[in-house]
Amino acid sequence: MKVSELAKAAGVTAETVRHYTREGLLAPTRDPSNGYHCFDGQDLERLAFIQRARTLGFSIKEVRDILAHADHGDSPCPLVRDLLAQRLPEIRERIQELEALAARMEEALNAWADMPDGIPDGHSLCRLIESLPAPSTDQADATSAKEEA
Amino acid sequence: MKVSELAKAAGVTAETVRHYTREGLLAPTRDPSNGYHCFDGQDLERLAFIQRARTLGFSIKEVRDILAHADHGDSPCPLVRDLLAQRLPEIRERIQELEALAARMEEALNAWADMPDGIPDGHSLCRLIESLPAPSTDQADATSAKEEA
DNA sequence: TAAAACCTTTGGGTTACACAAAGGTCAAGC
DNA sequence: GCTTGACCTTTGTGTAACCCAAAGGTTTTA
Repeated sequence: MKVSELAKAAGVTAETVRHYTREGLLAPTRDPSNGYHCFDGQDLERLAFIQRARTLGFSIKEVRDILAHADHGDSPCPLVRDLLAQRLPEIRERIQELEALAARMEEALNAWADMPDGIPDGHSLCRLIESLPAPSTDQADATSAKEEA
Repeated sequence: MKVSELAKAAGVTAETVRHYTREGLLAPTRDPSNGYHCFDGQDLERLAFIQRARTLGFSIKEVRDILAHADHGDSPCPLVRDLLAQRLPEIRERIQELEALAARMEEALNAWADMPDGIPDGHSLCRLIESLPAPSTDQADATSAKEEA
């Protein structure tokens, strides 16, 4: 199988297959005549395995470690179990953060229903945002300031 | 105020202040004698504003746009309201995804209670992971495969 | 006056790919 | 036989919001 054939069979993009290959999760042979990557059924199974692991929230690095254990003949199960047990509370915390964020957003939208648009006057940039509680200037408080897209 | 003075006053790192300056959210003057950045009380207010905006989930780019509106004399309020209304359902969706992830992780941990560690045998890498539902190979399904740390 | 503490800019690292460029390969039709 | 289009290769860039290190100038302090 060539890159896009494997990709199609697994339902991912060819770029993803190349990425996993670059990262060492897949180790295809080469067709000596043209330098193309060659994948077989085992690679397809391996890719399906990677996808399942990803749905459990494992990072590429973690999956690489898991595969390395297995390739080395060791059971990766204890590692997987540990990672999972460790990650679960982190995910829960993340959910709490996002719920708090959603609550703040909702509150803000509601509060705004009663507030007129303000023209910036050098003191006020946007009343809505300025009406929020002041971010703590406490060094020790870093629990609420992490966000992404 | 110098960089770390402003940083301390606002409860962020000096690196963050420099980052916002590089990104154009803050526009300090320069001390001609040594080239140091000089911030004043307005900059501190502005930084507090940025922090509040960040707690609402706005990206640096969005904050820059909001500030640009205000600096230009236009009310950023409608923009802020739109961004907020648009982002809220996205956050909700993200929460659902993470809850589904947490559920999968829990299910996996529970299922494992009844499963022995397997030694990789060339067919099975990790029974737990392989016992998961197969990731859909359907191109049109991209709803569950997005994750981060 | 020398070290400690802080400033500057530049550049690299983090995640999991997506995308573009430049150039070789291959199957199909004319 | 040749063009065309689809696919392959590697390399490098971009994404978000910083963190950290290096190299070198400045200011403060002991």
